[in-house]
Amino acid sequence: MHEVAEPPESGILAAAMARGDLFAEQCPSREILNHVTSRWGVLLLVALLGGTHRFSDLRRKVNGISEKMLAQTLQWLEADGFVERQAYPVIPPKVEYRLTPLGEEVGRKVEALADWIEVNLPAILAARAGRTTPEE
Amino acid sequence: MHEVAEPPESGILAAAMARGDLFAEQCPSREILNHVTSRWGVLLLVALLGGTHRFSDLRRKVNGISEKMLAQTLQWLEADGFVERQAYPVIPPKVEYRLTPLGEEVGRKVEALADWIEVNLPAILAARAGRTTPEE
DNA sequence: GTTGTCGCTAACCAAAAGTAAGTACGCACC
DNA sequence: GGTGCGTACTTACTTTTGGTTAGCGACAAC
Repeated sequence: MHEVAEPPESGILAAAMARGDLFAEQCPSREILNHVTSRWGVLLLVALLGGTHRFSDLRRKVNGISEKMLAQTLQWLEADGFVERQAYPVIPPKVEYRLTPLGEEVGRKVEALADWIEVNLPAILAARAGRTTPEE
Repeated sequence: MHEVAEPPESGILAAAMARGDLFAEQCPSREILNHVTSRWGVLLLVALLGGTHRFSDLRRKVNGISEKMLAQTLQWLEADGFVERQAYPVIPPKVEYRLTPLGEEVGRKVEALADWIEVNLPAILAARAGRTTPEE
């Protein structure tokens, strides 16, 4: 497997390697979480659960995303091993994105959360309406 | 209530009331999602699954959060009906935060995602290492 | 008095996201 | 043969947001 430097004085990093700890400030799991739960990351993962999509398909499906953020978020997810990119060297460019097995797993977790919010929106809006709303 | 027609462009708000649609740009569910999946929102929800906490308890538990972001994120979650705030008029101020039933539900969804990431961190880091930085 | 605790807030600043344009290439049209 | 379109981006620039730091008010301990 892979060797990782282990500080002798503590096992924090080693523990982080064995299993992430989101409450630890240094743990790389925080970065992964930020990618996955980023504004567009969630929506892209859910969209890609529906199967392979082209760049412009995703752009149309995920309403309101800019091309810049679409490209960037896809690159994050690709780097984390959640998304696979396949480019065809044709002349109107064609690139396909699909979830890896790992990506499908997070995708389902994220979808569960997204679904819950969609279903419970009325209850949430009701709770909101019932109090003073300090919004930002 | 009344049934909504299939074309998304005609009944966006009505559909959002019946059940949120995260792919719709205007849908308020997006805002909720952003609060819940915000950098600190996730960690606070998971932390509060462990029971009632005081402000400073949360500050200590969620490593790295600033007081401003702690207060702000708690206000978001409170406004969305996920967190309940109870202030005691004593003189070293004392404020307790706990999850509402609604908050406990999202909390569990979020926890499932967080757990998955913590458990699968090694696999993710391996996938990352495999494409970005080759090892020695 | 001076310091420390606690839950916040206002002022300020850096990072993220949005906007708009540019790039490369071929194709259809006029 | 120039104009414009469509694709998948990138780059430069602006705006929005997130985040850090400092401080407040009231009291308790030193």
